[in-house]
Amino acid sequence: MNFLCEVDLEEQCPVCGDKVSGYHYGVLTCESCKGFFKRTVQNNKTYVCVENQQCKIDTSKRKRCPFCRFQKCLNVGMRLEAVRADRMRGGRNKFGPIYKHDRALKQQKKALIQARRLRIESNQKDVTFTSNIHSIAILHNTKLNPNKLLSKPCNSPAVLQHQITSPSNWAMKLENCSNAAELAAFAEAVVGPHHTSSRSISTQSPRIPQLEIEFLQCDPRDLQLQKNIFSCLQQEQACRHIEPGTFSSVYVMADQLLCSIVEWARTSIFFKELKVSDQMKLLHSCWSELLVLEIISRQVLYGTDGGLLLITGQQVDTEMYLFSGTTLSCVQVSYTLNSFNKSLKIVSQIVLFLSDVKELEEHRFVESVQQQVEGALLKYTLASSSQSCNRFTCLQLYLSELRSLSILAEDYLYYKHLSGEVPCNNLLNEMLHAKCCWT
DNA sequence: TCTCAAGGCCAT
DNA sequence: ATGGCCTTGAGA
Repeated sequence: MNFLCEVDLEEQCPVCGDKVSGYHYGVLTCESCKGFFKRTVQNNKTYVCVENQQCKIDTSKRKRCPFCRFQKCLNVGMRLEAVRADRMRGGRNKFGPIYKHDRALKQQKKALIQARRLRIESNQKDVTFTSNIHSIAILHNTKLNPNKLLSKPCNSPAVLQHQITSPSNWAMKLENCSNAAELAAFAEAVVGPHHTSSRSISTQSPRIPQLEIEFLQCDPRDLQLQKNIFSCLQQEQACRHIEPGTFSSVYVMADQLLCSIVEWARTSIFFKELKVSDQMKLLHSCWSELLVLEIISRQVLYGTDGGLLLITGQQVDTEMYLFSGTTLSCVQVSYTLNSFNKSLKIVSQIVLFLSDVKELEEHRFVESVQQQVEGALLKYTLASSSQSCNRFTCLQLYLSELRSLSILAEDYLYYKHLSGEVPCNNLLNEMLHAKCCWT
């Protein structure tokens, strides 16, 4: 295999498209945009656009309009506060965990592409190989067309079986999955059957209703998140040999869910305006609530009696060990939150900003956001229901319930973290480690 | 000790 | 003013 052929894998600067030289001020950028951003901020420069403030910025045109270039720097997420006022050199900044995880995700993507190359090279060998691993039974029972998962059509059960169960094929299939249904079927091969309460893999396991699949398909971010989860699970299974359906695989899902929550927060209105130190404080304070809320949201939208539907399309029975005793309460709370399903993103904003965090640098701003977000939710409930005041009060009561649930979940995860039963190098561990340092 | 994201320098 | 390369230094 040619490992030298890395050019197409190189990241492009999101500002001008030049070659990336590393993380600069919060984003992977090229050396010239790094320098440009630094000079602009350090020297407090102001620019004017002579066009309509929509100049195209690329390597050849980046010098033409510094105004639009700087706007683009800000738009892609470069941080003003990462330019040091005291001009101190060296050292590390406070973006640490976010950079680290972002890098890990990019590494996974690279690994996927390399695995795909490997797969292409050994293509002929693979299709003639036969084995008797159990997942074939699941795929034969599925209403979904398993051929959709594959790089090319194939009718032989033995060949199909190998293509589904061979780790060397996972990356390729994952790359080829273009909708939730394909991912859901792939999930069963990688993670195990969707009724994970049963340790043995059932040949009669019930399918996910088509309507739920359609719902899951609605949000492209869900699809990307599912891909990330399967990619991580694949890596964990290859490197650490974790078993499908174990706590470790659930932990990987929770970690990826947490990453998507952090990503949502980083780009969400108000929160993105905060200094990174304040963002970190708020996230450290409420990440577990947001995680539980995310799981509940999914339950509200797609769940069925007696179980939690995970983003992978798997259903976890309430007696399952997901978050120990918290799961049952999750289901109960989810039904109560049912009437708020469309306002759950506003609820997330409340959770994010109502955290009881002391010593925020921009506490006044956060207080004003708290009022605005609560106001928005009240307006929403007023517009959507005649008994909105009751619902609003009700929701606030359940937020405290959510807090209790998240504390239980966090304690359980922390216990697992301390006992070393969880995968390493992930954001969830960082959060739990921070808890360990702060308490 | 090593890493890597800061700031600095200087030819263009 | 730009951008490639160098130096620095906290944290892993």
